[in-house]
Amino acid sequence: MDDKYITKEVEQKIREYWKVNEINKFKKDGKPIFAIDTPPPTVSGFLHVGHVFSYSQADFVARYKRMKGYDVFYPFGLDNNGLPTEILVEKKNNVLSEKVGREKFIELVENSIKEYEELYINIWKTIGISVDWSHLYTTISKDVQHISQYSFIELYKMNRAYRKETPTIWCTKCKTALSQMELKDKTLKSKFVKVKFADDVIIATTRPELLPACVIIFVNPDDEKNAKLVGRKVKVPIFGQEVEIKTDKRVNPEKGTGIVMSCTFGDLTDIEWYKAYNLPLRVIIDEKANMTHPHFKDMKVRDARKAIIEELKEKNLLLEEKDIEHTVNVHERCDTEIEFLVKKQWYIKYLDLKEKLIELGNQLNWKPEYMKVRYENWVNGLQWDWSISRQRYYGIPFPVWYCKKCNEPVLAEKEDLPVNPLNDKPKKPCKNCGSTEIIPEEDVLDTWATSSLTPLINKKWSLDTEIKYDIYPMSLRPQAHDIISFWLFTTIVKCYLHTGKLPWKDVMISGHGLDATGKPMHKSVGNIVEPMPIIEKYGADALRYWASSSKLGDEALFQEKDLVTGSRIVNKLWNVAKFTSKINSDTKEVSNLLDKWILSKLNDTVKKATEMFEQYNYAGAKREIEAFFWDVTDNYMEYIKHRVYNNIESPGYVLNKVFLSIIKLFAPYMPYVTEEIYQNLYKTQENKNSIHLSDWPVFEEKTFDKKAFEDGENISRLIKYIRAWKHDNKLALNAEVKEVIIEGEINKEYLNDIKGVMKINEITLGKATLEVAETPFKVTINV
RNA sequence: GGAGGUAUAGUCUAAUGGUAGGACGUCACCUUUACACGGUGAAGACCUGGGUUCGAUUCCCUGUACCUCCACCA
Repeated sequence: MDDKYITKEVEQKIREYWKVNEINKFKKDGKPIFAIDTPPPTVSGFLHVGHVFSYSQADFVARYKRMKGYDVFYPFGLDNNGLPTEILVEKKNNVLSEKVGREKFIELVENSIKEYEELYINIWKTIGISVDWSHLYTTISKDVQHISQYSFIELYKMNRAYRKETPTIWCTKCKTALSQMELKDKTLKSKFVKVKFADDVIIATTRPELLPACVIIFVNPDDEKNAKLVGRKVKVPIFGQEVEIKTDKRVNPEKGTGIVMSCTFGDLTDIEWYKAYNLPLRVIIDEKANMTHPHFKDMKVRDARKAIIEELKEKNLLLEEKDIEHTVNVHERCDTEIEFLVKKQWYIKYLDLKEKLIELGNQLNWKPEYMKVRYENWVNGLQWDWSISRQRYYGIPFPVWYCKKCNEPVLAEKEDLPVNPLNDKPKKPCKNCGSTEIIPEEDVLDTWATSSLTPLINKKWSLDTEIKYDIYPMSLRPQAHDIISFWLFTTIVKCYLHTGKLPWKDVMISGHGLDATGKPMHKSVGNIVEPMPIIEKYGADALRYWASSSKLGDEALFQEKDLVTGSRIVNKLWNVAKFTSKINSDTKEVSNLLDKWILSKLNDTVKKATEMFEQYNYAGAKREIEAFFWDVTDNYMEYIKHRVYNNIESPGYVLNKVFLSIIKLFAPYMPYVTEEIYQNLYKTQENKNSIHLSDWPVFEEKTFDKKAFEDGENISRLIKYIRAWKHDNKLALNAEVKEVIIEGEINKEYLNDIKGVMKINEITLGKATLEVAETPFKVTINV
């Protein structure tokens, strides 16, 4: 064995070995299948160690299950069907998607992000994620387009997908409809003005430019001071339309004057009111944030606001003008304030399924369990059906045209998928009126409408190549907690609608890897830690070690010192391997009590670690394994040295057995160093190609000796006590001691070991003075 | 505003109804034939207030701080 373990060289070599020997291949060999629904990372141009954090955690489980004898189906996806990728490609090629056209742009994406995909895949491979790369998908690929469109057609046929003209959250910069999920808060400076509608009807608003769209006025039903207004009609200043004053509990009587005007549409509440009271629609803003009302000819929304404030002032209708900072919803990508427009949109109907969805959530095995509440809160809070139309150029198109004559949707035939309605034509005329004149749907599907299908994408559902093996429902969905309400939820919805089943048995919810100060890593914040330089310096095993130290669901701060700990263990493992390899291990008989002690302790560790791993508690398992490992190196190995050097009762067999188990237990976390040691020391005897295909250690009744386990702990404490005594008395650890007197019941078989380990000339049993804590012993030491 | 989570040494963390284990850092000692990316030892911590209890860091309540998700933001 080499004297030094050079991380970089070994890891590269091992990686190549795994590839050639197809260690991670889904074998379809009849063993029970463990299928993992890996999250497809968004291709946005960069990855950070936070990504490594959560993917490593899933890989610990994958590797554990493989060693437990499962045929692990571990596919991978890349999400390139979304705004981040679109922006990346636009920047890189200096084009705009809408100028290029959909089909061409998709092609451009597929071509120009190859290098990023390779970069990504290279990082995952370097980290040692044990994915079977022959099952790679990308979400904009033809196959996935096929699956996604197929899903839409199915949903349409079961009356789950419907099209309706409704108010939509709209980004006037990106010129697309958004879902609530794509919004974030932003604090902006604005004017809060009080406008006089009548002497006793004063309305405070931040959006006076919406006065022409005012359709109704509300006060709170419990608001006594404004109760007298209810039922009255007032004229809107300047614009003159008459509106009624009604009550609604959504009004906060404490805010402003307690009187609210509802305009179609200023905010989400306006939309709720519009729906609840069937209000008239007055659209005065267009898709590009231009005012369409003649009063504000050619003005942008912001300019109109200034103009109307001036006009109200002139006409003495403005009672108060206050500068405020308030939070508004903006599009998370471009920071533009959103508006509400009325558009025809496709929806998926699911409000009627709430109860069923809760029930499905209960059937799912949540790790950690408390994450389930977030799902339940989300489902209980659902108010609208799922809007799946996006007015973007880039994305998976709806497989739909509309009949020019009767407006009836004309769906694509399944055998023609995927289709692009902008270029393709339906094979059949309109079912309703027989016309062949059609208008293509221009919208694309929301990316969640596609990524919610990953379990079915993995199965290649609806394709000729559909996997016939039993991988659905899948065994495990690993994902982070921030997207429980999107990805996890939408996947349950869609997979339930398509298959009538939950998509997986277990979910494992990870936290985030944060920067050293506890902030999420963002390119814009500039706190990204890239994985490759870290791996270069400390090795992939050390980085994975960091990911293993925080328990499932918890966030972890990234601090470089944590990698020092990991690389120390790697180094230690290597050195133990060197020591172990030199010791004669011919004798298979175990007679020494300290040998029995360490074997029993190993059994105990195996039992605990396995139980924890079964519960996805990789962090707890690692702690057990690590504690045992350090006990072996700091103590057991010191205890046996005198036997090794003097060639008595060789502990080689036991040490090898213990060490082989240790590297197996560590293998899911640190796959490289454990593999390298395995190849050097144990491959031949075990006759397995890789440690990752070897068997996970099991608890052995026959080598577990409870008495030796407990006695050994006491002897170990006794030795450590003498060690500390030597230190306190300024003696070297290998200094000779004339005599040690031990008081307390002790098996004489231990005496030779104690003498040998501590270089004691004579041990006598009898009255002693120094109490050894947590043991039945007292000792007296004479130098 | 609602829901959930977290609060332990300088830092990161673990366990526990009887005052707490580990890692990094710090200090002291040791050049002991696997390892100075080493060994041995030392110093150093349970957010506030209340309750249950013989006894709470641990259980319950309250407050505070931080994090996450959701809602609101006229």
